[in-house]
Amino acid sequence: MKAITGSEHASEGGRAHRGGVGSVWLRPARAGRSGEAPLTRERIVGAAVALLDEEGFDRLTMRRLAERLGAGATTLYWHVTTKDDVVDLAVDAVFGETPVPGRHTDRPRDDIARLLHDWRRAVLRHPWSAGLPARRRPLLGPNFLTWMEFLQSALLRAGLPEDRLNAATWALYNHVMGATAAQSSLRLSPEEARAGQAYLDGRRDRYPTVAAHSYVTDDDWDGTFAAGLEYLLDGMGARRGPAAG
Amino acid sequence: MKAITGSEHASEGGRAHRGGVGSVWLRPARAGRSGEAPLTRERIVGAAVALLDEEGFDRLTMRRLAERLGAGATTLYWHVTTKDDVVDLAVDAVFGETPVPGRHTDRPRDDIARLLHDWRRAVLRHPWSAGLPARRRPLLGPNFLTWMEFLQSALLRAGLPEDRLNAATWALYNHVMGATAAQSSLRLSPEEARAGQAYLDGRRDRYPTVAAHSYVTDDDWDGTFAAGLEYLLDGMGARRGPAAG
DNA sequence: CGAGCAACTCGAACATTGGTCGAGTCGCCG
DNA sequence: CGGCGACTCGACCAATGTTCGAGTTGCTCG
Repeated sequence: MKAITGSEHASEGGRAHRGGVGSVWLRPARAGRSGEAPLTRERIVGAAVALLDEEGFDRLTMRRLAERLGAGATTLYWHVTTKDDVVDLAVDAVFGETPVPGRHTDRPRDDIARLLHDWRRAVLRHPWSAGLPARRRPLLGPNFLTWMEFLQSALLRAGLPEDRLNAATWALYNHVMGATAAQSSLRLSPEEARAGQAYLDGRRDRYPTVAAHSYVTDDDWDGTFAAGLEYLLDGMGARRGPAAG
Repeated sequence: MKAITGSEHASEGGRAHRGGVGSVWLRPARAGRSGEAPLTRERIVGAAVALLDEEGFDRLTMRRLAERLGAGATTLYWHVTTKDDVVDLAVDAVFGETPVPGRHTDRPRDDIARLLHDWRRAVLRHPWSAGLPARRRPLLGPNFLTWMEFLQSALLRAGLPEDRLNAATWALYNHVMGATAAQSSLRLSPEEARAGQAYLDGRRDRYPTVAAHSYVTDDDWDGTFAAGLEYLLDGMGARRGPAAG
């Protein structure tokens, strides 16, 4: 439940560099003098999330971020090697907002469903975190890993064969991400929706099924998400109760 | 099977403008003089797809695109109002590469599975088209709609209740998009994979399940995709054969 | 107390981007 | 020939991610 933002790494000396393997998590954070440094990774991430929430992904700018922190833009590069680092950090912070239970119940399917519903809610509070341009690195942040550990162990408890674990994990992950990305990017104004549906109506002969089923106007995102999740869990044969025997 | 790229709209007069509802498909293409104009929407899309394929999404630049067409950068804005237009057009072209059968068989589930496998292959040929930053407009291109029409009618034939059609459509769409986006963005080098797994191994006490199941090193994307698709279709109870009676 | 050094900050600058402005050119139709 | 609509484009703008190198700050050791 509590966001883990820091890291316990030792200092490195010298400016943060882009070299080596790359992912933020594989590199140390800055050491910190004895007193709190005016700028820290924590503060940067916090400001980044706030900025992203308030203004959206493409208004996240190193300069704007720095300004918000009362710092020069260049200063950020001491604590972070790249704008991508900031985004990685921010994404992990969203996972940090997802409540991950400390222990499993004896109804693994419910555990999974609850985890994913809660995660979805967190993502919807930070819509930029879905629909990000594809990232070249695997998620490795502490909050993500905590989340993932719970999900995967619940899947195994639900009876999923081990050799399907990755497939099931990806399917669920993609469902949540895709559904929330669609929901938060496709907020059409009434006119836009009307125009889109009119366009389809004008082509009803070519696309009768599509035109007849409110592809553009439907906005029952909760229902869409829940139904898809049921499909997946049903398809996986996720056990509803404790294992017999 | 054949890509529809053009449009049959009439001219509009004056420069293409950003105003109104916005989606490229709701606006006319340029008229064309009697002889083929040196630059056309078709040629632009073709060049854009080639550029995207060869250099990736963030090397798509209006200037680079224009250069490839032997034109000035500004000229593009006569045929297209925005870079986003180009991307919308390019995405629809990918759908145009997906073979969409002219008619259904009596095994709707197979129809669906084949369509999605074929679409996935097309997307993998154009990896940029998954993992695009979230687009603010619904897909409305002719190739997409053709694809969608087949998918949705197949779903109904498979026995899906009408009020689940959108949910099922989104779930399948998101699965393909998510799976291919993950696959094509997470092409880790051997060292990167090793470093990632080492990182996890070092935290085996905190994340035992994750560390034990090759989250970063697994690369059976075909299997992952196929399994997820089976989950979804099973969960939907998609009919394998013709409707009885 | 003071020298030295690591930790940190930052302004100026660079190349690159998406997009606009307004002045052109081209070729058909009268 | 004249005009007009279709099209092209060079110059320009504000903005971006990132680098360079020169500062400043404050702990640590003599």
